[in-house]
Amino acid sequence: MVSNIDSSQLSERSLHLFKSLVEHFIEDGTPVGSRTLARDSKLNLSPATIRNVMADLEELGLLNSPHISAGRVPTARGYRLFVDSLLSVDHLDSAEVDQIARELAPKDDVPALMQRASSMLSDITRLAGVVMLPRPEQSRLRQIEFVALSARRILVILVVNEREVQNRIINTARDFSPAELQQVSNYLNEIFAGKELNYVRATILDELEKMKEQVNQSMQAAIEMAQTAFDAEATEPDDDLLFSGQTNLMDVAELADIDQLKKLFESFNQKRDILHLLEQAINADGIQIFIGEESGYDVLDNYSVVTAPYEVGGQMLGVLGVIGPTRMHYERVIPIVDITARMLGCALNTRN
Amino acid sequence: MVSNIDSSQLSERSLHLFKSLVEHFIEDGTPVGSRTLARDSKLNLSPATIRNVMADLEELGLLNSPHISAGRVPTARGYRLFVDSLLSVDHLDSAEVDQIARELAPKDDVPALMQRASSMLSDITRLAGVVMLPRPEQSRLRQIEFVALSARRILVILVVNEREVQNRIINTARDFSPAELQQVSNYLNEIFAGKELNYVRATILDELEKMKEQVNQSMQAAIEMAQTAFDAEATEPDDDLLFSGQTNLMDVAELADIDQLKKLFESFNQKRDILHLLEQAINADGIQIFIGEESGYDVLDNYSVVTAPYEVGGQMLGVLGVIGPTRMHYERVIPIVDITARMLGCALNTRN
DNA sequence: CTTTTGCACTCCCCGCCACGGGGTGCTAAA
DNA sequence: TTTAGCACCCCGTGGCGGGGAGTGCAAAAG
Repeated sequence: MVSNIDSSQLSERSLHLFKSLVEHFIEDGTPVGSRTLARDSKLNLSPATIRNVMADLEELGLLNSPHISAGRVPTARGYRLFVDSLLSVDHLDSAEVDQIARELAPKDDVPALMQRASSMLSDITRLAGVVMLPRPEQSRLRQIEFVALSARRILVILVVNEREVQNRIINTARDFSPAELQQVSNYLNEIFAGKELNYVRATILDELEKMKEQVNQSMQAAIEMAQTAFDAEATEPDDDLLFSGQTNLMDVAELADIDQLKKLFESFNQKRDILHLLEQAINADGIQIFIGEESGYDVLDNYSVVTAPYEVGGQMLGVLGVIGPTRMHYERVIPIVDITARMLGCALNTRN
Repeated sequence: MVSNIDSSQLSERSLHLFKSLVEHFIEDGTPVGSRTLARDSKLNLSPATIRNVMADLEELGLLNSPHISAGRVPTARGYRLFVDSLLSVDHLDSAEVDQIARELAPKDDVPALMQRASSMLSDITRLAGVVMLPRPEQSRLRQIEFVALSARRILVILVVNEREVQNRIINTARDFSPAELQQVSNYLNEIFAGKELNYVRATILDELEKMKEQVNQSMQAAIEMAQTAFDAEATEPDDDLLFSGQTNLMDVAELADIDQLKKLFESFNQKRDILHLLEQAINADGIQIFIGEESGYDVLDNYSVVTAPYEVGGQMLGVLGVIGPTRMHYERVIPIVDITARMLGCALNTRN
């Protein structure tokens, strides 16, 4: 990739003009020409001068013109420079902050909280919101319980991370009495409570081998059962992304080409690409922005993604963000995503 | 509403022409004129004759022309006549039936099965699929269990209808020991197991009053706790509709007006309207079709909904269906929806 | 050397018009 | 009752022309 432009490589004046051009374009969505720029930017320059500057900026790959004689439009690289060096971030008024805080009050279970975070992001930005659920690697098993549905069908309940509950139903090879189940769950809780799920999964195989002879029948059954339960879990790590507000993208005028939008929506459904993208952002400290083609996924060619990881106790749990047209109001979106991530972290932290 | 047209009110010939017109339009999506109809329908008639017939049909409200001199297009009423009296339903080849059967194999829990049903409907029809989850009124409580998360936070597990599990976390006013919880759940199971959820909900209030003095402290606590649990449930009857394949609707050409599509997608998100519509269909015996404006919801103006209730043991559980443009291939969609509903019923029936 | 002015040029967009195609309704003839 | 003929309609397309917004370049001005 060609190296990005550093703001120090450009004159004060060029930067100023570039900045107003981008701002103007974000507002209007129409290519902006030298005349309008001459009018709008407070510098008293003639259109001709501005034309020269714009020619330079185009040379550098920050702008281009859709047609030889239309105005200029920022390139992805241009936006990059803009958000990295030129952007002055809004600060949210306290009403908005309050709203976010209210929405993220830790009143119910984790998935619902996440869902609210996502729809709040989309409501407030009028773009699409996305939240990546806490990675299973960071999950600790808190408790495991078994409930007999019938003799050979057993409901396994995993309580993870204090607030999260997972169920699966397994069929066992032989009958278990309720007392036996109780015993098994006691045993498993004793060994595994507080451990990471991954560790648990990994350990179970070993345990199974090691203990095969030395423990009694029923403990062995416990291990086998746990194994089945966790196997079932591994095959179903599916809904770890929550989207909302996709329809907001439908009235972003310049993306009226329904085909591209369709591809985007489909990739929301697949989740794969977006998930990969968000994974790249989990270790960034704070806001990370993917602009247009930068992301490497061509469904996102005319879109930008603004992300921030959320954490509790210094531990990165996941990522959330907003997806919208490259031409979005970064100065507003960035602080919103930022503060949402922080507050989500807080909400996850307060466990009563 | 004006009474619908009965096929006996029209001559054989008119019906034949009308039928080919509708078929032609479903194929092409362009208004069809007398010439093409003269060519395509095997009757050896001149365009002029056909024009007369078409004028009659227009009079009856079965056709109309988008502009004074374009071809004719079926109205909602026209489609109604078409599907009610004229349509010859395809029968699916066995490969397709097999595919449906395979997808609906009862391998995991109810929500996942429903999800598969929905996406299968959309995949196979290339339209949007929707499945309404079993109505809570028809749900029977099978088992209720409590798991202590901490002294005052309790996980309530409701097992409903053999395969379905619901969790909620409640905060209690005082501490409960595990033994106490066990006792409580035993008590509740004894009273309520096998009863309808609605009945349970309704009874709990009464019980609470009646028993207030005569039973001991802990039983009273049981009732209180159950009440909290069911209250929490009542407030969250939210995701009882599963959509899929919405994006399929994005390449139905004539619905390219993104605005209408946006409204439709939004009503998928609200769920309210679609839910009401499906509720109307739950007591139909078999396929029910809502065509265009018939539905009464104007987001659905250019769409049709083909639904079928699914049942197990004569008991209607819910509804599933397909949403697409009025101009859809009913002859294919109808049998697909039909058989899917039947097989879903079977799948729900086989409980091991 | 930088900025501005002036000028020729380019391209898009819009309105206009003409026209061909696929329709229609009506009337008169078969 | 069906058909042929005719006048008419209206949409979509394509060509044309002018206006607008913008460009680049060269030469003049600061």
